[in-house]
Amino acid sequence: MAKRGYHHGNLKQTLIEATLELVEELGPQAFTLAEAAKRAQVSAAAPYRHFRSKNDLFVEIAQQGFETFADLMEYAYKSAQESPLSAFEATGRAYLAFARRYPGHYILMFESGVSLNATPGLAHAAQRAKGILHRAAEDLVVHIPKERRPPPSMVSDHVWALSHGVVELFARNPAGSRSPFSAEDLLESGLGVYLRGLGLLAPDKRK
Amino acid sequence: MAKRGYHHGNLKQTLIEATLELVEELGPQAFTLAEAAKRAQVSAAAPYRHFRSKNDLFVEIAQQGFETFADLMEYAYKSAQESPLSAFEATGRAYLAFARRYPGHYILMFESGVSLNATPGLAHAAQRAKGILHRAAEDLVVHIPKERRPPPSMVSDHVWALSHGVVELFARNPAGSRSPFSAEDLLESGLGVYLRGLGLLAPDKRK
DNA sequence: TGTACATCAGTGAACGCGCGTTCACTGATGTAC
DNA sequence: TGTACATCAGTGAACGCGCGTTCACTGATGTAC
Repeated sequence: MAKRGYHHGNLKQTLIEATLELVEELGPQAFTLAEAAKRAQVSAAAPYRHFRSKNDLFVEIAQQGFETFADLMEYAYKSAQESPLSAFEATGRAYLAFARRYPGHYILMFESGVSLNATPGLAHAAQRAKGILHRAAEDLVVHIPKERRPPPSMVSDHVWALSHGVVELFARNPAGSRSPFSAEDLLESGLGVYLRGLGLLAPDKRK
Repeated sequence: MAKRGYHHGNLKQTLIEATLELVEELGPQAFTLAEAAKRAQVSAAAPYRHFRSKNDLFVEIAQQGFETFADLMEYAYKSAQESPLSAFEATGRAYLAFARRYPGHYILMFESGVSLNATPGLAHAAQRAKGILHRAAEDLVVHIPKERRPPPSMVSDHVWALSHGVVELFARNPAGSRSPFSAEDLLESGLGVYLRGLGLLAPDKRK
């Protein structure tokens, strides 16, 4: 972090960080490029040396977010290979962990209006993330007797939906619709009930 | 629909409908009051005779949405009283049905950035809607043996989250992240697995 | 090591535009007598 | 039934503002010789 003169030296990354902060604070609609530039202590025109437009900036961060998202889920998936069940649970938990750790990214990915097909790179990254949960679901349903085995993509869609719903409704909203339970508890318990419903968890356990 | 002269006669309702259309077409961020006025064939200043601000308009529609939402869920809940299970399932289905039938309302309620505490009226309506699902969950969990009975509000939060996630991810997005399954199928099947996990549905059934 | 020059990454001012909102107004409607 | 008047629900023009973006520029850096 050299004291800068005319050249910033690291403006691109600084702008990305300022954008994440602002999006977290104000939401994606109230975000302005000018304010991000201001935070980076740079004129309003400077960002255009690094991003073609505001939307480009959003897309680039969203893609970066999906890459990290996928990495995180993949790591969780691979780290819990002692059983397909634990791998699947770990992957689900990684979903929420990502939303917690990278709220700005999450917002840009899912709540900013950026199309997931804006660029091939973004579409690919989003697809990769989804693919990991899908793979974990495939490993999992193999253990269900064939005659009552659901399609794996259905299982992964269920879990994706549950996770996303939990994040949207209970992991945000300082004052909003709160719940006596933390988002983590809700996802953990909801996932538990769901897995029991698939016959993959003992029907008792949680009181 | 009398051909109008100077006075419109029904402008307030017409504006609400134009707003819903526009929000469905363009999303809440791209919506402008001017465009809504234009669609109602009225000058840009006219809306201010009926709404104090654009935000007021959004809030009013969101509240109207929550009232309808609550009514719909309540009707579903009461119409399926032969068993708590069917009542609960019907309530969950009503969630998605609402999102389908009133997409503009749904968007303004959950995706427009309108605070659910913007006015007491809105907060109350939102609370009422949530209360109905909660009541259905209460009826339901009574049938679970005490020692493994989950808190009803946890159950209703799970279902709310699953429903919301399904709507956000699979009921919107013409080109976006699609799934081979319809939102209805996903919610139905997800809810089924979940209820089996609670021990309220036979562990077989769906192949 | 020094100089010339190309390139890069900033600046500052300005633009165009559109949006939310206000204001003085005016035409239509309703009510009192 | 007719007239006077208050009220209501529109109009049209304008405002202020902020935002995204562009443009001609300039200071700093890197490279060739």
